[in-house]
Amino acid sequence: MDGRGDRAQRLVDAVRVRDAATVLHLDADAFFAAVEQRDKPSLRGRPVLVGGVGPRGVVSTASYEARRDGARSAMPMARARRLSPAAAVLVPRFAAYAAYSGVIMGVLRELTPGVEPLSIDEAFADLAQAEGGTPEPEEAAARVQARVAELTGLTVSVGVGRSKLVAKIASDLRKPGGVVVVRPADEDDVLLPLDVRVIPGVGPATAGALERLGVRTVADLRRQPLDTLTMTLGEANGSHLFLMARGLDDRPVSVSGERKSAGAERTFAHDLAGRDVVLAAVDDVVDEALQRLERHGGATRTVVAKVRYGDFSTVTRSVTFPHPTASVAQLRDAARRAALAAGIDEPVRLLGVSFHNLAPHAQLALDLEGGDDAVVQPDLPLDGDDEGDVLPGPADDPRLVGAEKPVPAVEAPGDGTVPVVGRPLGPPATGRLLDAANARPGLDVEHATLGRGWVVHVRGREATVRFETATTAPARSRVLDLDADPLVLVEPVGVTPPSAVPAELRGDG
DNA sequence: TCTGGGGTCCTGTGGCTT
DNA sequence: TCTGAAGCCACAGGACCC
Repeated sequence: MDGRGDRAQRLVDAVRVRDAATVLHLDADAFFAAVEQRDKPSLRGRPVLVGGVGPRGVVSTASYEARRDGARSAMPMARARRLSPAAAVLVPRFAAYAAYSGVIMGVLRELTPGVEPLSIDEAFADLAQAEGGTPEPEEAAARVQARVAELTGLTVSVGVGRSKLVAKIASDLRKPGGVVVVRPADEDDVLLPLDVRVIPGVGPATAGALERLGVRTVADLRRQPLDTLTMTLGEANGSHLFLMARGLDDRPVSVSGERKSAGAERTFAHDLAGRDVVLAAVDDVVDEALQRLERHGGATRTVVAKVRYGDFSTVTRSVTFPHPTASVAQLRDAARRAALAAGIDEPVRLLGVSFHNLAPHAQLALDLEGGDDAVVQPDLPLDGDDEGDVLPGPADDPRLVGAEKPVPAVEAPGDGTVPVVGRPLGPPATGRLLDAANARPGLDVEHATLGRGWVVHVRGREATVRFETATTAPARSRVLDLDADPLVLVEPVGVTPPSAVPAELRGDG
C-alpha cells in the first residue's frame, strides 16, 4: 500500500460535507462607508473614506465611489486622499456600525437560529436549522436582502453553498448586492478557475509560497500532493488547503464563540522617545485595554506588551500570572514590566497591551489578589530592580491602585521635539462640548435648536457642521461659532432592531 | 506608498515533569 | 543517580482576516 496515498485518503474520508447548498454567507457591502452614507445623506453617491485621519492613518473602508478612483481598504489614508481628492474622509463610528450590525444579524435570526457572526459585517447562517423546513437558497437570500434593505437601507451580498468555504467565496463573486448560489454539482466549475487567494487563509505569504510551487489557481492547488503542501506550508495549513481545493469543508455553523483575548494598541503620530514618555503612554494604552477586558469578564492570566519601533520592527513580551487576576494595579504593573522587557530605549511608533488566557469570573480572581507573583521570563526586570528609575510597585504607589488613577500627564519638552501623547485615532467621549481638540470628521453632534448633525471640521472656535440624519434631506454645511452655538458630542442614533419593529410595520403580515 | 486596530490561529523553541 | 523520550505548557513571532 502507498502510505502517503493512505494519509491523503484518510484525510478526505474524515470529512462529511453536506449534500445540499444550505450554508448562507452574508457580507455587507462597503459596510462602514455605506453606514456613513446612510446616516449622512449629503454623502450619498459621493466617494467616502473611513479610517484613521492622522498622518499614519489607513483606510478601513472605501465606498464604491472611492474605489472607482483606486482607493482600497488597508491603503495609507494619505495615498487614498490623493487618488480620490473629492472623497469625504471620516473617522469610524463603531457604535453606529454595531447598531446596524445588530439589525442585520437579527434579520438572519428571523430565518434560522443557526447564525454565526464572523465580524461586524459578516455572518454565516445555517438554512438546515431553519424552523419549518429548509428554505430554498435563492428565496432565503432574496428575503434577507429585502429585509436588510427595508430596515437599514444597506445592501448586502449573499452566497450559498454546501460549505462555509463555498458560501463565503460565492458571496464575493457578485458584489455589491449580488446573490450567488453554488449547488454541489456546479462547485468545480465555479472553484477551479479562481485564484487561490480567494480561499480564506491564503494571504500574501501563503500565496507566495504556492506561487513558488507553480500554484496560481484552485485547479493548480488541487494537483498538489498532500505531502508537498504540508512540507511547504506546515501540517495544519497544508492539510487545510488540500481539503479546501476539493471543496471539502465540514466546519459547522456554530452559534457560540468565546473571546480569547482583549487589548488595545495605538500608533503615534510621531515616534515617542524617552523612557518616561513611553511608560506614561503604556499606562494610557493599558487603560483602554482594561476597559475592553472588563467587557469580557475582567480577569486574565497573561499580559502581553507589543512595541513597534521606527523601522517597523516589532517585539512582544509577556508576563503570566499563576492564577487569573482582575487587579488593575497588578495588570498595569505587568504591562509596564513587559514593555520594559521588550525594550523602549529606541523611538517607539506603536504600543500595544493585550490580555490572554481570559477567565470568565473576575470575582474569583479578586480573591487571589495580593498573594500572587507573576511568572516572568528570567531576563524580565523585576519590581524595583531597575537602577535609577524604579518602577513603583502596586502596593506602595497609590497612583497605581484603582481604576480612577489619573492618567499621568505627558508633557512635551520645551523644544517641542517629543510629541505629546494624544488620542489621534479613537473617538472622544460623548456628552462633551465639541472643541478643536476633540473634533473628528464624521462624529455626531447636537445643537440646542438646530438638532442633530455631524462634524465636517473644526478650526479654532469655528465649526463646520451638516445638520442631517438618515431620515432627513441632505443638508448644506453650516459654519457655527462654538462660543455662541455650543455643540455636544452625542452617540449615533442607531437603527431599530427587527424585534422592536411593530408587526404592522414589518410588511410580513 | 509606507504601512491601523481589533482579533484568531499556527509554528518553532525551550523548559519542566514524568 | 543518570539519561532519554514524550507530553505539556509558555513564549515569541508571524500570517491572516475584516
